[in-house]
Amino acid sequence: MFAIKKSDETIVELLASALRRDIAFGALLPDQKLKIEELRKRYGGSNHSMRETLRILSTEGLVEATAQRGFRVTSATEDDLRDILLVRIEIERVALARAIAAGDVTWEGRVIAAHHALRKAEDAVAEAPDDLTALEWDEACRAFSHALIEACDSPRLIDLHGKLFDQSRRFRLAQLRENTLDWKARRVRQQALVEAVLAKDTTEASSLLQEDIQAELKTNDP
Amino acid sequence: MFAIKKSDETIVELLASALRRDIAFGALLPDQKLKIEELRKRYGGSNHSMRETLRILSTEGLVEATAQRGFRVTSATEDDLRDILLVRIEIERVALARAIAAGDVTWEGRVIAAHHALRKAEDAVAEAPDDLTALEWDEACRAFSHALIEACDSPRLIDLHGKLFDQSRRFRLAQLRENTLDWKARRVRQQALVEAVLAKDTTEASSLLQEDIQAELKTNDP
DNA sequence: TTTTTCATAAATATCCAACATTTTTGATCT
DNA sequence: AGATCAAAAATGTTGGATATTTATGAAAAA
Repeated sequence: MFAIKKSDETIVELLASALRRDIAFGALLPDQKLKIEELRKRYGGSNHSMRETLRILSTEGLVEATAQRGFRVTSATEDDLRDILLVRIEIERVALARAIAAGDVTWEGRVIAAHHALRKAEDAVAEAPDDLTALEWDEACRAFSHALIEACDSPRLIDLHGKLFDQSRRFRLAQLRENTLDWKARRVRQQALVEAVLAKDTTEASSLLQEDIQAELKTNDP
Repeated sequence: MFAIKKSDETIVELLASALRRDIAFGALLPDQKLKIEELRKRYGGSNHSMRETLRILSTEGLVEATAQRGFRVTSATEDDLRDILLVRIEIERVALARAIAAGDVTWEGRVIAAHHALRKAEDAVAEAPDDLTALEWDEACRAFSHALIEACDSPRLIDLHGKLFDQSRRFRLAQLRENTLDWKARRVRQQALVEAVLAKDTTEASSLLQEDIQAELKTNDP
């Protein structure tokens, strides 16, 4: 419409990014009806581009499509989070085990680098949790998590990991806003995880990984 | 256009079914370029409907989309099959373990029923492997596999299972055409699997399940 | 002959405007 | 209050048109 199309990104991809962001931050709420016309007014694009965008987001599990009844933001109950994390744990455990078995020294380097970046990002967000730093923090989490498993030699495991991670983003950012994260514990855990990975201690790494993922659930402690 | 729209299926869904079928049977070959215009001539629908259909199929992993370069049928090398089966094994094992733990007697009933239907379907296809029976056989496999895990109480595991199963369909049907299936072994294995499930013997069931999935790989024995 | 360059053709991505169909809404009647 | 049904809204679909990008193939250069 009026936005300058830089690089080779397609309109639909731009729309998808915008919607993803707004879903992650809760500007578009869970279960909210997504009417094509309204979205067009807000984000631009033609009706088809918008429909296609919504199809893509439904691929990613952020939006749900019902025949003849349009689209809505995927609901986000605690059960949903539990389910996502359950699958994440299984996928990431398998992938991590394979990565440890197959990964070479350059992979180890990428893990260390991602861990380093994550620590910086956690420091930054713990101090000033504005939206931008929050996004950068989440991106660092994603990069670290991705680095851990990227040597697993299974495109589908990697792809799944990414999708599941993105699905849990909303919850993670909410947790950040509510300030229920234990930064100290995270740091210790992640440090131990990296050490276990470098020591090729699969069982230890696996259980630390599970702990780290499970920690995303403890939003309300009694 | 001229096709009668029965029930509440949407055009895009009809197109998607047709394309799914043709991909499964190899009428649309792996890596084949999918040009919108050509597809429209063959299947009908407008350019937008066709694009949306292709987006949906790319959701399901049957088609791949590349920005500015359109769509093509997902490639189907032996590595792809291996990768799909690897993930299937992990997902189904977890789901089956959970189903055994959580399933009640009505679930057991559904497993037995699905197993019974599968046996019939295997008999039928072993005798007369035409396209229709082949599809019915595959559908019975899917129903059986689905029944085994449906009590796992995780919508995402169930959803993933379905997608992965559909992705491996092409390979399964090819295996059927090439007649490299060991019907006897399948029957014994499936029988044992059901018995293990009913006996709530998770480890035994798990390893039989793995075997059964792995068997989809043995296309060319040396 | 091989490679490069460039115009041309093909295909993708997008938009607008309209129409058919389905779902939702709201007013009316019992 | 509950059922009925017409009007309004939203979805799904289409045709045609137009940028923009990618692929193609022929002429020019090395």
